[in-house]
Amino acid sequence: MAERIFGHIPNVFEGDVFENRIALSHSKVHRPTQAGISGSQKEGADSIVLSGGYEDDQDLGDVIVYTGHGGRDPITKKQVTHQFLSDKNLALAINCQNGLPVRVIRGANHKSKFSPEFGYRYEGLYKVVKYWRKTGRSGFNVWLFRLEKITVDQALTYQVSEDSPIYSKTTRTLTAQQRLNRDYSLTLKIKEIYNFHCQVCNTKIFTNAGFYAEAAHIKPLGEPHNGPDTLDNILCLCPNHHVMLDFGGFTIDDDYSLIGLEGKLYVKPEHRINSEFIRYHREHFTFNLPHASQPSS
DNA sequence: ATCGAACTTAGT
DNA sequence: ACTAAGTTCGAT
Repeated sequence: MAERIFGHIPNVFEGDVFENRIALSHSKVHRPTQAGISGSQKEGADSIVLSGGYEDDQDLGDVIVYTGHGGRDPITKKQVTHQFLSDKNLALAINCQNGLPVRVIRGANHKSKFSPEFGYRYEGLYKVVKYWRKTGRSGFNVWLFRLEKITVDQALTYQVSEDSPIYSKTTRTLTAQQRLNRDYSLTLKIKEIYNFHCQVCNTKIFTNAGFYAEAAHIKPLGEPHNGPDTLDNILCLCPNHHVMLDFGGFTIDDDYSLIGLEGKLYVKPEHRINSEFIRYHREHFTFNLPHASQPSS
């Protein structure tokens, strides 16, 4: 099975039109030949198609309210049972909780002023900002997903700093896409190692899309820190302790004792942390080393 | 490996 | 409008 690609497909640009679903599939922009959502509940959704047929859809251009799949009679196409937050719907929820972009394609059968005259047109990247359940026009439950277009400026942040202006747009798109996929696989890996438990407080957060945790870089990515995007620089944290780490609310000693918090960072044997990175954090993100950063209680 | 679901498509 | 053929993916 081919690897799922998040973000732009190299050599495919916004506005590109494909004759039919087979051509769209072969382009890798949206691989399924019929299904509206491409994705898995484990990895998330990489692309969706708007092609009419779901009566609760709303298309405002840069904002789309997209209906999840399921519950339709295969013959009449009418909603005949409830939809559930599972399968492809769960995939879109995963995008929302992890900030993954989804490619959007509008088909000619999708009746809105934004749909193409014919064929299927690639409309660029959107983020899933919210999802919820409601009683649809049919009277059955449907899941809805609010999508907001990722602007060009935002998309540029996917690109790596070593990218030079002399690189072609295609090269930069490729680099950005590869980076996105690599980042995401590391994110999945660190959460898998700790089974979504925070390494500081052991909290495991439960949501309607399963468990939630954050991958936190010890030495930050990007200029001027340029920490590496590797497992030995990443922790699995709850949102609170992620924020505290990023803003120096606590730091970590060489023996993993916490400074500024009680206790010790839990580190699994198979997870090697580079002590250079926690030293960097101690030296750059606390206001008074080594033990004066405790908040008063 | 197999199977079912899917915002298809062409043909009648 | 209806139907059957057909493809691909994702889960079992």
